[in-house]
Amino acid sequence: MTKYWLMKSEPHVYPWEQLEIDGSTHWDGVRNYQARNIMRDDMSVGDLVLYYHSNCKPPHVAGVARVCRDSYPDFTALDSNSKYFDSKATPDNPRWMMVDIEPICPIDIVGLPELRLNTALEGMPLLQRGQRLSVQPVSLEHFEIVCKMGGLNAIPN
DNA sequence: GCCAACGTTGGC
DNA sequence: GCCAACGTTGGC
Repeated sequence: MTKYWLMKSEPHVYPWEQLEIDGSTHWDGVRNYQARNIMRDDMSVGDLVLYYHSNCKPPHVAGVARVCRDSYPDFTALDSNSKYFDSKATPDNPRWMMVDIEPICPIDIVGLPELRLNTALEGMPLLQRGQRLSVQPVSLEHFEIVCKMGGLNAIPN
């Protein structure tokens, strides 16, 4: 059963275009337990992801991606040279996990203001006040609406 | 750059 | 286990 998600990336750190160039990437650097738990417990290969650019004007959804590897330890937590190094992580207890994702297709940019104006998206976690979870669930219904706002005929596969 | 919202840390 | 202090996220 395919599940649906939204993942945030700052475009000046790792933009959608870079994901397309790379072909796939490991989603390292998540240091929030709730987001980690989602990746560890709930995400699986084949799940679809709205790729969201945060911290830019305007914030927007840029493409649809897919989980292509189930969760495994985020090795950057063990690397003292990494900015994501965590002294509490050990090989036996890696503490942080990540998945791999691959790009499926770009969409016409769907800006946050546009999303807010769409009453059919009411209740979408992204639009809730104060939410800042970098990995979050999206309902099938909302996922399809965003795809269509981005110019797709349907959810890609 | 501001700041509200939220998560984490650590003293007690 | 409480909670104040602090750090981060991320829209605006």
